[in-house]
Amino acid sequence: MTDSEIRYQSLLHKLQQRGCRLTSHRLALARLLSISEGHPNASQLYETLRTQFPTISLATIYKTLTLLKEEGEVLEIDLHSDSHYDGNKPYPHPHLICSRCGAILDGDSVRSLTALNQEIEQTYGFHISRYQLVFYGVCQSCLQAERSA
Amino acid sequence: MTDSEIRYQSLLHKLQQRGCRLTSHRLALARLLSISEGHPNASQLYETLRTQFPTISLATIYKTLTLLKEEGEVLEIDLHSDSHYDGNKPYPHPHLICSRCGAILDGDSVRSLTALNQEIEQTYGFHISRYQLVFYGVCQSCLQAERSA
DNA sequence: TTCTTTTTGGATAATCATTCTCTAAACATG
DNA sequence: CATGTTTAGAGAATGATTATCCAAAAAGAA
Repeated sequence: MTDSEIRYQSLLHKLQQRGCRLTSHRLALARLLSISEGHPNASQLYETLRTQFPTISLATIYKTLTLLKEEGEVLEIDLHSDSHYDGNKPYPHPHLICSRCGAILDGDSVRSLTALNQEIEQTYGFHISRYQLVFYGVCQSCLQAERSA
Repeated sequence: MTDSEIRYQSLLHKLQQRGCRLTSHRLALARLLSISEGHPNASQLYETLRTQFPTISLATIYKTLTLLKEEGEVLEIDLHSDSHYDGNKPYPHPHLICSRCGAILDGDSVRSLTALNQEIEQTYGFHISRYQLVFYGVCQSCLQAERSA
């Protein structure tokens, strides 16, 4: 079973557990989220699904995304009035946004994040429950393209 | 000269340098930003100023905030469709948001942040230009109030 | 199966923060 | 003082997101 297949089953399971109806629209959205490599926003998901399901509405996208968020199966990345969604890594992790190409890259696998969390908890007596870390700059491939140009 | 006085002069200087007119509305906003301990949003700034300047409009607040942002004198904290502004520490720094009392606390003075930035640059070959780090949880005073209750 | 009851999905309408536009006022210059 | 030019600011517009409400689907009774 592929990773995306595992994610898909996990999304379906949570929706089922919650007693939600598994309509074709919801199945298609869950599938799309689980295979998406990037971090689509609601409009992008809508436009993609609309080719196959012309009657689907944006509200359905938002409602299902909210359900999946509440179940902890989707992470919302809250950017300036344009939320993007991660259905593959639904836990908090840093994101790197390239100002050149617009890519949203995952920044998990940075070990020093643990130290930062600990220092904040100790220094400020603050109990962290979740976080959103966004770094803006230029990604590796854009830097390389620049150098070779 | 107090810290807030220094900040006020700095805001005025940048507006002047840019060739902006120093209207009473703008002066009042610059003053308010420089003395604000917390992190007000546009509406809060508007409501505060409206008592003294009944004719001021929200658009003026937004426009002047944009000017000051561009001059690097104000930092925008981009939360879920509700931006807050910091006129005292206009450089990127972590913020701690308390889910209980809603306070937005400054998380500057964490040393391990440098290590995190370096690790991201090295691990992903990503050139960071700015960042927004927001930690959600419970602040020290709310934790203490909870314990003593 | 068929009718009734109840819940849930989804299309449209509404909302709200933010931005755009356009008029009028302020400043500089002759 | 008059004239031209720039900019402030009020109200209209925008666009992402959310709320409402109708219809369709499931469940249960006969």
